[in-house]
Amino acid sequence: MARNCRFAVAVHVSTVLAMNRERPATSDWIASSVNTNAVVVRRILSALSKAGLVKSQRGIAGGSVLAREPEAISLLDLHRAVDELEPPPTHNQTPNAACPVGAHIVPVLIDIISRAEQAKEAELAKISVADVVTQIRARAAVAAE
Amino acid sequence: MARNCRFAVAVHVSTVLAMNRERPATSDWIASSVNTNAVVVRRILSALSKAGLVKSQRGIAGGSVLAREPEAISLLDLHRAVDELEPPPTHNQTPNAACPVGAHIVPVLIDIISRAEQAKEAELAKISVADVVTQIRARAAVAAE
DNA sequence: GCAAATGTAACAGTAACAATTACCGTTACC
DNA sequence: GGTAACGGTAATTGTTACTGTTACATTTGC
Repeated sequence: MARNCRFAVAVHVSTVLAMNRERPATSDWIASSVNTNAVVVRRILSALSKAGLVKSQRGIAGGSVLAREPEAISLLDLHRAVDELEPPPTHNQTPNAACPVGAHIVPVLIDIISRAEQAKEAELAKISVADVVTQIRARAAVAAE
Repeated sequence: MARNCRFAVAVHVSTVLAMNRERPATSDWIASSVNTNAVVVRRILSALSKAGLVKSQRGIAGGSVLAREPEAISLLDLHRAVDELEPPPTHNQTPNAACPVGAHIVPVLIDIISRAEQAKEAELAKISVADVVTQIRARAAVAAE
């Protein structure tokens, strides 16, 4: 299966937009940086637009721009925008209720997995698109030496 | 696709083993609690066995038992045993190196995703199989009122 | 030997995903 | 008004990961 790279593409797209704020970027142009199809980029942009993170303009001379300052967009915002909330991955079949474990484990598991997922999200919330731009610029500067 | 429920099954299996330590549990019996096929359970048990978390015995009167005290098995142990370490989900195609973002974003993304994943694992490390047993027993006691 | 158990390979069915094609709606410019 | 350059989206395809299942070899105790 093609791996889920929506979050990675969302970060990439947002970073490109953050580093090119003087004019709207076209999906074709962004796609050439990501090295994928323009429709894939437009799907991501569509999700980001619905979340209010970018603004897109149709028509000639159209394109997309960030809707907020890069400092005000966290990677958690991006994650939530492109990976819709899915239920915690527990049993596919409901367990045997006649067994004490089967009868009660699902809510316990949901609680545990949710807590772990929140820890992950808290980490993503600490990082902004501006931080990513800073890191990219630092690496580019090192590479240019 | 059938969702990945290996971690959930691993927790379920380990909890059943922790609550029935007087005799080895057969995969058939565990499967009836999980409500799945015995082979699915044996696949999980095989992974747990390779990680040294359970011991299985072939032949008549065989079955599986925990290899350690339930207090000494964390959910992170289970997670690592059944969900082999996969690379962080970044781009499928390598991005365009001619673009500064494309040239440097992958290691930045890997760093970010790894850190977020570590936060999640740290949360799982806090919980032991014995804790799950305690929670199951508490819920069973409430349900019995 | 036989019965009961694990271990594992092989296969089918299913679902998720990226990538792609095609087409529609929108907008600026001539 | 026509046209070209855009975004938006539905539909399709190919691929992959996963569970669930069958089948069979292996092991073990009686």
